[in-house]
Amino acid sequence: MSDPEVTEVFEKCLGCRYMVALLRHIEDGVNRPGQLQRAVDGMTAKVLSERLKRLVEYGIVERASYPEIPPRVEYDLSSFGRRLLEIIDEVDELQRQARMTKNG
Amino acid sequence: MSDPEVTEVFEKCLGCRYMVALLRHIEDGVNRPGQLQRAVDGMTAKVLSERLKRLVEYGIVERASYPEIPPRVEYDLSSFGRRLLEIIDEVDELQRQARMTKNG
DNA sequence: CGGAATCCAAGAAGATACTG
DNA sequence: CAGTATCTTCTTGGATTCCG
Repeated sequence: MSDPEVTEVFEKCLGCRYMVALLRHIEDGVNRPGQLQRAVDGMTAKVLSERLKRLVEYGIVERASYPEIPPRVEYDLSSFGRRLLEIIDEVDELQRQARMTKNG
Repeated sequence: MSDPEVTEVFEKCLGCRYMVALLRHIEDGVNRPGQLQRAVDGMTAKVLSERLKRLVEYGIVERASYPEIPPRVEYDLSSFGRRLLEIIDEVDELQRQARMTKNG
C-alpha cells in the first residue's frame, strides 16, 4: 500500500489553488514575491505567502533573503522541486494525449 | 468537459482528501462502493460518492452498473487513470529518494 | 446496495490594514 | 518590499436521512 506522504504533497501542495502556476513561474525565473504576485492572476499577497511557506516546508522550493534596502527575497526550485515539476509535465502530456485520442 | 488543465486535475481530483487512497484501492481490485468505503478509513458514503463522480467526470475511472437485485455497481481505472497512477508512483518514489538523501 | 438531499462544522481563500 | 493578522466569504467534508 502507499506511503501517506504522497497524499500529503498532493493535498497540501499541488492540490492548492495557484500552486502549479506558481511553481511554473518560479521555474521560469520569476523568483521574487512581488513579481510572482503580479504574474499569477488573482492571487493575493496573503495566499502567495502561505503557498511559498508551504513549498519551503515541503522542500520543493528554497528561500534566500538578502539584507538590502529595500529588502530582497528570492525563491528557487530545489532539486526535488525540479523533478516534481517534470512529473507535473508528464501529467500535462498525458492529458494532451487523452484529449487527442478522444477528439480525433 | 471544458478544458481540463493540469491545474484542474490536481485541484479537483488528486488534491482532494482520500483521492489517492481511493485510486489505489480501485487499482487493487476493490471496485464496489461499499467495499471502497470500508477500505478507505474515515471516508463517508457521501464523500466517496462525490469523489467517484468526479473521477468519472475527468475520465480517470469508468462506471459500470448491473441491473441486478441487489443492484451492483463497479468502478475501474480507465487507461488514462492507470497511467495517472503510474505518475503518482513516480512522485512516491521521488519522495522516498529525497528522504534518503536527507536522512543519510 | 447505490446514491442523492439536507444540515452543520471545518478549512481554504479574498479583502484590507499593519509591521519590519 | 516582504510578511503577518484579522475578518468575511466560499468550499469541503462529516453526520444523517430518504429513495430506487
